[in-house]
Amino acid sequence: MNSRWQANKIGLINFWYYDEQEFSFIKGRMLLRGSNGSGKSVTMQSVVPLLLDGNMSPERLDPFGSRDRKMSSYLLEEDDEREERTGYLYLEFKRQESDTYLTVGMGIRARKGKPLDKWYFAIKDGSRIGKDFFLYKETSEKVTLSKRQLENQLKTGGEVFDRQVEYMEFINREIFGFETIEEYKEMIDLLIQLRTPKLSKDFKPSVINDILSNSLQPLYDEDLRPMSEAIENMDTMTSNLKSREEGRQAAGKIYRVYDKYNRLLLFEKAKNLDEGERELLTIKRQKSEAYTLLESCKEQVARLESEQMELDTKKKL
DNA sequence: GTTCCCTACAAATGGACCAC
DNA sequence: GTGGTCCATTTGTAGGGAAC
Repeated sequence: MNSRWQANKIGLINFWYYDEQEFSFIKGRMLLRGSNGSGKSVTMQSVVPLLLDGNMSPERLDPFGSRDRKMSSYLLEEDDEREERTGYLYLEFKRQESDTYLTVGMGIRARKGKPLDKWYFAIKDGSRIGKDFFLYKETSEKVTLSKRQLENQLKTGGEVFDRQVEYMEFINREIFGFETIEEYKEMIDLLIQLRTPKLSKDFKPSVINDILSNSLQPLYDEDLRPMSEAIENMDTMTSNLKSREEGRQAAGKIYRVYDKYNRLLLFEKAKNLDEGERELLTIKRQKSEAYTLLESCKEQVARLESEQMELDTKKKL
């Protein structure tokens, strides 16, 4: 059985202030340290959810949930001299107990005055970005791959998605395995809620209630029915168990009385048996003595008959 | 506090255009 | 003719503000 996937590293190419940067996870975890405003939240808290579902909505990109900053502004600033810029974000997963890798990510092309162009990809053959797969061509300078170049580069070793929903479904299917895409979205929403900076500032039960209400799946009657039926079954089982316990205790009392009675009967029968055996021994002994006496009498009778015959013979003479 | 409306943006779709 | 690119339009979503 395959072990679980863990985030192994995250990469940014030509994105925001980064030309090419990788951040490694250790056993699926990463610690970022830096002063306020140094970009920790933007780098990780915004990029990680983005890579999990590909949703580039401005409120999703801002750790504070505002819509002040669009995805395009992470590639081209307002006063940027460049006319266009193509960047890549990727997230590499690794199985816990083997060197099996899966990388997902997205390419983003921003052009001045034009809508954002984006595409999504997955590397399924185990190739690793930065080791045996590269998202740029290196001539005199590093030039990031266009969508077409990426498709040609991936060939059969991966997949390129045009639609965000296809990318999200792929990650859910390959990495998380939620039964429905809605459940996967709810998990992402919960992640977004929990990533909120300074969450602990107003850490009140009402705030927690709001967060959970907004992020967790609502329960409908159909969801609750099996649970209520299970509770009813538990009540019935408890009642049955109680009555059976009472029956067991009553049977125990009867058993103890009968056991005492049976022991008494057994004692008397054993006593009778013992006396009978003694009497039998006495009778056997008396019988033996009688046989001995009988044999003695028979010998005496035989001897007297012999003497009588001798006397009868002498008398005739 | 709730509801409604407006605005902004992303996603999706389809048509026009162009190169091969 | 086919495939790729660009662009316009529609739809959906979420935030913000006004009215109640």
